[in-house]
Amino acid sequence: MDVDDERIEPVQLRRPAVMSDVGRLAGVSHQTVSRVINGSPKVRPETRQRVIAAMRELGYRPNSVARALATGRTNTLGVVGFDTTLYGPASTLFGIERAAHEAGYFMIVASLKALNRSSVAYAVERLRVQGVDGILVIAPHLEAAEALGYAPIDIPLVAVEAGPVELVPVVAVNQFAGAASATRHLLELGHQSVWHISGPSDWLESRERVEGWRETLEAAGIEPPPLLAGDWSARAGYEHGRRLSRNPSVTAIFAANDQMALGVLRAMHEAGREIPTEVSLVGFDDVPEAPYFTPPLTTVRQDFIEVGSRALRLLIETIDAGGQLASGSLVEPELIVRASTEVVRSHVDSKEV
Amino acid sequence: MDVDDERIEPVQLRRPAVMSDVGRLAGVSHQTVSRVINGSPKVRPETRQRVIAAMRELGYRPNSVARALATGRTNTLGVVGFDTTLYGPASTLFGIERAAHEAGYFMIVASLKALNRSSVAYAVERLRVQGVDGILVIAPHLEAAEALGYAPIDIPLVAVEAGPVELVPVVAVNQFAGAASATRHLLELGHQSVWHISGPSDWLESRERVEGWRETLEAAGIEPPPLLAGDWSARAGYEHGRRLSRNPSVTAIFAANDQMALGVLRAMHEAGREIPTEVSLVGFDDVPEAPYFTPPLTTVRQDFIEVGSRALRLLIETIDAGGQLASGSLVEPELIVRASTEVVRSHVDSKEV
DNA sequence: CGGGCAAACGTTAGCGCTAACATGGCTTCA
DNA sequence: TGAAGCCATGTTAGCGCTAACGTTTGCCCG
Repeated sequence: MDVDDERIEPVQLRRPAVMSDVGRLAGVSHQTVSRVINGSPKVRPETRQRVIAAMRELGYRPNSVARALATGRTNTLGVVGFDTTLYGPASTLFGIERAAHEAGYFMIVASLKALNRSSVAYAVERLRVQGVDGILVIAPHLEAAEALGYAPIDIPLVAVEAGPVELVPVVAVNQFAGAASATRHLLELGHQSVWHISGPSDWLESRERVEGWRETLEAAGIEPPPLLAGDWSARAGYEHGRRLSRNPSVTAIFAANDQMALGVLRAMHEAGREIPTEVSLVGFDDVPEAPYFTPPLTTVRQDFIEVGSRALRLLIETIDAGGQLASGSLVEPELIVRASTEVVRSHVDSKEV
Repeated sequence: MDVDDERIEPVQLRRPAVMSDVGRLAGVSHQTVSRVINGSPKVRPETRQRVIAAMRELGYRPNSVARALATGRTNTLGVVGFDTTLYGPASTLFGIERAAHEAGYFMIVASLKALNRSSVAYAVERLRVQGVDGILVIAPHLEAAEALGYAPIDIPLVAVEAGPVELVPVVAVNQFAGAASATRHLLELGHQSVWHISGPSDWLESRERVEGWRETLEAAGIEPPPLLAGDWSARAGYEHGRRLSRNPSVTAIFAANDQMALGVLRAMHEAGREIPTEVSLVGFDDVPEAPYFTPPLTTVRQDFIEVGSRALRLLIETIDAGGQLASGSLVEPELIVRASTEVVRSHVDSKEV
């Protein structure tokens, strides 16, 4: 039992190799190994080579948990999201992950069961305890956004798609502008008025789209028709669409998302009212299928990927700066004109057909 | 400088409270605090109460990084996924997160940039280094699935939606059965043959759907028509649909997903061929919008949430058992009959219209 | 030629927790 | 009444890493 401690010959140790194993094999201290890993310039090139060779030989992998304990940083970000099955949130999440990876961070996802204050607070707390370096909250809901006002201030936090919230920087799409451009587009085609099927009233996106629609009509001196409240689902679009199809004065509809627009499309088709010749329709989101609706849907494109990556960059800046400072930003949407909108025909014309 | 170390009066310390702070305030050792946190029965109720009160007073949060270093477990799972923007993967991810949360785990997502062997290997390695306790790979792609054969065997790993792979347990939807039931449904409606628009040939799901379709036709003594290769996109469905619309012998089409079915729908509508009276159409997936297509789409529902949660449970069993042992399972899909399929009319009948 | 000063490394002391063992006080029962 | 034994706790030693400081070279220059 003389050199029991020095049996370094079996290259493959039982347990995974740690830093000191590498150091021993390379004939240096574990600290030098650490320096090599962290790219310190204070290592002679030949030493560096020896260490790298030893790491390779032992199949060494740095233990990031130990590193996190020593440095106090986990290189991990938390994302709080609601229904990540929907196209919008899913794309945003995707954009975040891409950007996080590029920035050297990992992304932990925490889905919400419900959109209320305590649920958001719980998710944020959960992520905090897990040790994330920062948190991104995708909070399109009114109450969820409010919860951020009470969020802990000792961890960097950026909100995505939340309305203007105090104390927390927000990255979002300019919903108002999107809705306004959709409405303006319909008015420019000669429609006397534009009906709007909205999302749920407690969603911020929904509210701002309503405002964009309403103010655009009012600016044109048009009294907005009654608001039709939906819930983002194709079903809601279908139900409202059926009712609208019986109203011959309706010639232009702006649905607050593409799913509801799809429902309208079907209702109109069933009622024998042709789109776009009799009724023009605009959606919102520009889901990948929108060009293949019957007819292809005019809609407002939101660049979710951009929103996600911009929010992530903002969060990382906040982390690097060691606290809150950055202010949010707005991503501009883009009207995509397809075949579901058309210059309005006079009442007489459409009767002739 | 007598009691410099004992100034425990300021309840809010500068730095976050740690276990020994709690212990000091409660008059116990840090280890007893640890016992309380971990629910050890060997703590007197009154002591437990004191400790809990102290934790609350100090706003103590356990440091999970330190715990992970000491225990060797992070309570974190890694998920490797490809295009998580699509409905299927997004739903699977959602199901995984839900189940992970319930089981007390966090979910780290690593998206793939490309579907090839090295990309999968890289993502798995990345997650391993980050210290996850297990990995879930959503690998619907042939090469990606093959990469799992070379995956590290020293970390629990379960594949989702991968074809039969050796060495790795797989949870997937029974694609073959789904395609077979779709095809059988069309045959039972009296169609002489069924055309199939498939997904990309290097996707496992796509291959199995093709097999289900082909074998069902052959079992019925029908020579399968030429396979139409698509790429999951509505565009591909549209292109093939246009071609099929010019072929009057086509009365039944099975599209490998709902997006492509949507494209077919549009192509047929443009060509003036009515669905379902002239052509019956079946999709695959049952996306939420499928009931609101024009007409509502008959399709094969996949329970992605179930796939995700089942895969997760399997992974956790594997972790708890300390290694590979479990075998995978198949989730059965369900044919949802809607208005896009109809009993075939004789050639004469359809000419009469 | 010796003192000073970097460069290149080694040593030590934590990060905050858990696991394993040690200890003291109290019960239990021959 | 004392030895055995158990309950509730304390003590100690890591987990694998980094930060901070200490030490050894070698070289330059007055």
